[in-house]
Amino acid sequence: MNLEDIAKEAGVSRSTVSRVINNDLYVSGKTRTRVLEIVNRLNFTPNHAARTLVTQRSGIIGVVVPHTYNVFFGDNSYFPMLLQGIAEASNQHNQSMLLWLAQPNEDPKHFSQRIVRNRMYDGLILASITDDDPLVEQLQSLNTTFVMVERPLHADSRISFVAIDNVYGGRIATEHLIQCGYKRIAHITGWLTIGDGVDRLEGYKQALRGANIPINDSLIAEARFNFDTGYLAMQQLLPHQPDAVFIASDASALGAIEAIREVGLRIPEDIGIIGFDDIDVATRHTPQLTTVRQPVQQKGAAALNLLLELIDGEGSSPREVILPTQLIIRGSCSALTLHNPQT
Amino acid sequence: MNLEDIAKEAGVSRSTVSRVINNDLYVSGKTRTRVLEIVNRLNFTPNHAARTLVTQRSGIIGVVVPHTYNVFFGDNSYFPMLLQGIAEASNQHNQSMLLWLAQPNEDPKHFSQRIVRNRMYDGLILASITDDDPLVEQLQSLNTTFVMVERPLHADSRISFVAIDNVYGGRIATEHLIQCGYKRIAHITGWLTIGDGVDRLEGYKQALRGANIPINDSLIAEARFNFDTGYLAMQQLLPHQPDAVFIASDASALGAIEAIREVGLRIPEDIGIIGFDDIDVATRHTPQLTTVRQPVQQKGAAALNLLLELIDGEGSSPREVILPTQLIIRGSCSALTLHNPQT
DNA sequence: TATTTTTCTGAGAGCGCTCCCAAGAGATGT
DNA sequence: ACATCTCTTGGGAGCGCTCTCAGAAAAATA
Repeated sequence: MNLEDIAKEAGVSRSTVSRVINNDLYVSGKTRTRVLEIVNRLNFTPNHAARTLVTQRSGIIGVVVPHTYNVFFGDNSYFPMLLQGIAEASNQHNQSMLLWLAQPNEDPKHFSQRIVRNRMYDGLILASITDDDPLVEQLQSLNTTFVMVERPLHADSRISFVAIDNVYGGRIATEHLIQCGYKRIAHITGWLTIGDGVDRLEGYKQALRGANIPINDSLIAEARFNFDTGYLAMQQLLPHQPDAVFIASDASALGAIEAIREVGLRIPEDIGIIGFDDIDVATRHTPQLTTVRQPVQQKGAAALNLLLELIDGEGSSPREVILPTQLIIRGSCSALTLHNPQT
Repeated sequence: MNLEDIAKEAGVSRSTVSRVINNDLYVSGKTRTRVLEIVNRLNFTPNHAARTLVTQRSGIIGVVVPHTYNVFFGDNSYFPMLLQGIAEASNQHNQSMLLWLAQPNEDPKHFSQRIVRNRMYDGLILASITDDDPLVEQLQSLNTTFVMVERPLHADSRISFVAIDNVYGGRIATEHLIQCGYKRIAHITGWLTIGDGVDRLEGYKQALRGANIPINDSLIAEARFNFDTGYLAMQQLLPHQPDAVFIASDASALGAIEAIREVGLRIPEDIGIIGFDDIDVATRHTPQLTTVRQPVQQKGAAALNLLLELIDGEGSSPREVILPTQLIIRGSCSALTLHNPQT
């Protein structure tokens, strides 16, 4: 069933049916209702491929998730929430969402080839892509429209992105620990090839400097936003006897908590913990996790909106969208107890 | 850049370039290599819309996830894993994956309209769709090819699906509890509008009957595969003093464990627990969760493969694929202790 | 060499849509 | 009455590809 069939049925031309469907002005009231009636009765939907072919717009946006193994599974609900945010916005704008998940151990070159070859999208959203990923460069050379979720590490002014103020988030988290009276404040980082990780570390350092506390490298351990690396990082920190830890993601925080429990220390009495993200599980632990909340769904939605703006307004210059974070105080660190009574 | 451009460059016709690209026989060796060289050099990719228009195949398969709020977020990694499985298989078959996530509180009719209207897919995979969802009927009346992940509740022999043997899974779980010596074995169900939930309950009942244990309705509480409902269901069960619970999903099991801890009972000494799914977090609790493992990723891959078969072989009849489950014994139930010493 | 078979290539139609252009139908003004 | 404007409609071209058909070239057979 195509435009021609509807046209025949309504006794008008193909062009007129097309006008009705696309809400063109200049269709008389009665033709419009007559055509519309037939379209609805026959349940007609215009052929997507044909329309795409002539308009050069597919209404498809692609979402690229490069490190599924680390971040998509298990302990981390960040990506599902991001997807939900993107899905909601694309629904509002009548866009469809094409999803690429990297395969475990897939070569980044191969992965980016798959995406670049596809070309059925009008634009792409790149989620948490590492700095050395070949995809970004390829997309730029092909003039493909894309936005990143997270700040690109090598500040490239041509790249549009949406992010949160990670430096600020890291700072308020650490400052809160300082205000609580903790003295030996450690940090478990995020993935340091991603802006989020680098910036939260920077925030941690700024807070310490602001309070004239020397930065102690043995109190900084690297992780990668997930449970296992958080667990290992905490084991690495424990011999240096921190009395508090700011951890760059809740998932890692859960891993760290596990490590702390195993050596029999109490939270928050012996060690205070602040996470980052405010994922669901954060409230399910006893004590509940104090954390920095970031608006993940809004981040997804903002990314989509930004992308559509770029697609529509051809010449528009690159843009940055920064969303706010918020400290959520729960039970995993505490000002009530006086820590380390003897200075 | 299109076929014609490549053709001009290579001094051949559009048709010949098309043949080369589609790996047609009947192209001489030298023309083939010459064309291929140019295609690669210019980085040419054929226009997807044009190709779709004539072949009537888009190479897009749609994945429908109707209850995101309950199952996609937070405590449940089932869907991310399913997606990963589908993504892997579609990658192998050069298919793209279009994703629909229902919006929180979205009317099912509206949701199914969105999907039905879209039509840019060759077929659909429906994940955990409830029985009363209007989508199934609409798709059937439109002759859209689709497969379900999970057994459809109202056995409709026209529907193809991939599932696991949930009855068997529920039975072996319950039988294990019986063998461990537990006497008052309760069950927290899954969502009972989904085949998985109904069948696991049936497996539980079969095991009890097989052991001549009367089925006690006050030892059965309903949940919906997630943490919160598991928690509530357990609170409902506790007054009836079960000494073991088979729970239809690990996510619910974690909720149940929380409820058990709150009243100060020990696992597995006071209450034995068996979950279902074997999600990542199952190993992160102390004690680790004994559970029934289901091959979620393979399920996704199987669904995609089945779907492609149906799309290709027009006349082929509906098919069912059943994947195996496996009891994973860990620490949350135990045969070592003798439970309820006095019969 | 003549004839059949096989391999290779190009031309043309058509997939279903949008968009431009031209022209008819009314309405309005001179 | 005619010219001029706006509203409304239809026709044609073309988006970039595939696929069938027919014919040319090469290879195999008689």
